[in-house]
Amino acid sequence: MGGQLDFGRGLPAYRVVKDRLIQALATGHYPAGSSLPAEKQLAEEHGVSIGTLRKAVDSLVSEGILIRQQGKGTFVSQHDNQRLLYYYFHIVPQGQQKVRPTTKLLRFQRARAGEEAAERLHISSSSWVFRIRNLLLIQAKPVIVDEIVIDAARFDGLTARQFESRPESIYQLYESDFSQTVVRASERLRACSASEEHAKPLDVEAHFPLLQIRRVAYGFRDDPIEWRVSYVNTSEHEYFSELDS
Amino acid sequence: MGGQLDFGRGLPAYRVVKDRLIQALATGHYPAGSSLPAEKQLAEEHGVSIGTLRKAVDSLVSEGILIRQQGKGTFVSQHDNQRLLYYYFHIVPQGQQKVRPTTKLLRFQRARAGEEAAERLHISSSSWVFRIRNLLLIQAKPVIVDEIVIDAARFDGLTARQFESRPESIYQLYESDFSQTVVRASERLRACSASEEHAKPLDVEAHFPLLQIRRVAYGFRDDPIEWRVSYVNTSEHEYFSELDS
DNA sequence: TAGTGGTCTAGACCACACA
DNA sequence: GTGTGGTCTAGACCACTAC
Repeated sequence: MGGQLDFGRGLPAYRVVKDRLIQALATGHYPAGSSLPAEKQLAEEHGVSIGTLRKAVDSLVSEGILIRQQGKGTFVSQHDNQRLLYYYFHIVPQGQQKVRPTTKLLRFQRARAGEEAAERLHISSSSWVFRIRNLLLIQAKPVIVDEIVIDAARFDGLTARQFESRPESIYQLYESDFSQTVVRASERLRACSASEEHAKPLDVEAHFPLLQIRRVAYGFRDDPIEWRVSYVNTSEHEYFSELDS
Repeated sequence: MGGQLDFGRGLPAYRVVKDRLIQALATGHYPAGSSLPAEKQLAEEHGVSIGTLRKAVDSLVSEGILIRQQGKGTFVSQHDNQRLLYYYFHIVPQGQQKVRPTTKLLRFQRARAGEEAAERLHISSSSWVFRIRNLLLIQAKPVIVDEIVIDAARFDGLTARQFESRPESIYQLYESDFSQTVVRASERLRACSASEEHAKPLDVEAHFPLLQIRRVAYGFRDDPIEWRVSYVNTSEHEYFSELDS
């Protein structure tokens, strides 16, 4: 067939195929880490040519959702440490490369969302959430305090113990234990004065200038998964950002 | 022909074509704003099929170097205001969209590079540079002080008057008057205390927490074009960052 | 050797811009 | 209508992986 539109509302075929693949990913049809069928077979399944199928997969690969390995197959991207460190952790030692941080749980509580978190997470302000305070140390120095808020309904049954004994990273925990896969995030940064509450764990004086990062992390369907406010001591570390394209 | 390798050292054809296009762009063969030949013709010129040619162009489009317009042609990206605002200006009013800033030149001088600028710009520390201090106002409020350093050899003959009477943006000036096209940048952010020097133009008290942004801007060939340190009052504005892919 | 993704072709038709 | 980019096909062969 030539230019068939049996598909959707005028969408090109590769877009339709891409949306179907996202659908399959979001519903757990292809779990994180699993491999997709071969491209030839996928093309047949969706009734498109291999070139068109590849265009759909190309797009998901460029978004970091799928990973192709020549000779082996196409895999659903996992939140392995390398990947996480690369995409979602932008704090580096002054002029150096990235280093993996260690963490210490400072607080874990179940509470009402409140105004700001509710807005960010698209839930009502009276919804239950988990509020987690986490200290990150880089090369044994306290550098970041994270204030994390997640919807209790999405992370039903999460406990402090489970949180502390997570494999490595928090997003890995979200994925492996709750099927919540973070695929993108948006951050807003400001400079602020350290409050007593944050100065202490960071081992700085009150009113010391800190970098504040307010992040929303989103899933496959652009649904907000996590709201996080980080306070960073940037005296020996910095936030690194590439402005491409 | 099938899998011809008359091209380069084992590089795929679309990569070879892409490199040739970059070469042509860097040497001014296709000036900023001009249109490229039609894809069919380009494909013939480079001896590849239209699909392969498109793959090369796709890549340059995704990097923001070329812009396609269906029915009209493919154009060399200009540093028009929209584009600049979008890619290289990440300061937004609290929770709002981007707004175009106005500027005021505070200082313009010719000086020696010094250690840090020399390292960033890949020149010797005794090289001549222009040091420019620029104030940016958003909705009439002073928000950013930029300290800009550029290699005097690259921007031979630049004058304060020329700088002040630039079309709109600084990168547009670089491009139109000196054929220096910025295609990407990397930034490092920290929180700091306002010095007297920066507190005054920003209309804040000394030691007020400011966001410091240290940026290197690069050209087609990954050559550093500009070194810039910005100081931002983030009490009513913030730095916005998308973590995709 | 068999199976996977990576590259490439030589067309075709569609959607859009402009005269 | 002519010319442009946008999409799509139905194969082919190459490079890599694993057995």
